[in-house]
Amino acid sequence: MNSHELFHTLHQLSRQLTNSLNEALKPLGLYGSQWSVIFVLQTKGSLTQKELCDYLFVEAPPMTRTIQRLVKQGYVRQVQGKDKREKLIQLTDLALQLYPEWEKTVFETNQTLLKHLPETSQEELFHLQKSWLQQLL
Amino acid sequence: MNSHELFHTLHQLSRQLTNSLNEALKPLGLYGSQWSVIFVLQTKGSLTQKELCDYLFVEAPPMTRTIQRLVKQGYVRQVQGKDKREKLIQLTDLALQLYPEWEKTVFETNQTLLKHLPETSQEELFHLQKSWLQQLL
DNA sequence: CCACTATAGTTACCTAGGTAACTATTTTAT
DNA sequence: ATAAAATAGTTACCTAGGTAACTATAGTGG
Repeated sequence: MNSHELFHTLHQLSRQLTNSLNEALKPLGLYGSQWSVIFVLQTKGSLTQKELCDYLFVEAPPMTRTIQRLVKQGYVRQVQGKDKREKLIQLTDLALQLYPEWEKTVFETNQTLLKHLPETSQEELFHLQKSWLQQLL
Repeated sequence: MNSHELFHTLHQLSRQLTNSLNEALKPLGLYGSQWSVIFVLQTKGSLTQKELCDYLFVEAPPMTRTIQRLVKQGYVRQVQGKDKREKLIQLTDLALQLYPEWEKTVFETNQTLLKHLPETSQEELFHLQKSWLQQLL
């Protein structure tokens, strides 16, 4: 193996998975980046945009864009914090109501994508990726 | 582990690696997508745009864009094929002359990124990614 | 207190990659 | 032989994510 192949394969894999997720979310009117924000908000509760950026390792400008789309769709609210620079982002009742269906769709898509990868391989892959990523950050 | 984490980690990893590569290529005036095309052309020789797309699993429109930038920089030539719909893409002498430096930069960047990941882990990771990817395609 | 610096978020603009719609050729079927 | 279908590439436009430059607020040192 040479390093080119390793990087190339990882890149391909990431793209294929992203495309599959977006395809699955399309009928729900959501994009992958929106889902990632919704998922974090649902599991961690209200967060500021900065906290969302830090958690998802995304720069502020794309986060602004994603959140503005979510606001427009009525899935998220921006509330000014005590620190007036901050905006607290929280899911709306509409989003909480639709969440179970979204979660189900994403989960089933993930399961389909993982179908032919044995569970031990999934664990191994996750472990390797995570330790590599942590070394890079 | 849940599937969300696996997908999330892979996505992050892919982004970090892409960003590092782009940063390393910046002083050379190249982008990652351009490098991937140059690398394929150098190892496989002249290819049509379609063949490049198939090999890199990229759709035709982004390939057109990347190639047009490479043409503008003088690193690549488009030659009409016997089938007049096709365009054969080939590296110019300028590109062949600069290639060793580009290759060295990319290789060293890759090595730095892989520095703390043991070689057995690299092999394992590559194997897992490749078999998963092949199941998906 | 006030000037300076740091931080949160936005805007503008860049590359990467996707789909849809189009043009120009080539192949196929009648 | 020609009409219809398939294919290669381009154009326009979408999301994802990056940097640089900006605004507005919050802290800090003199």
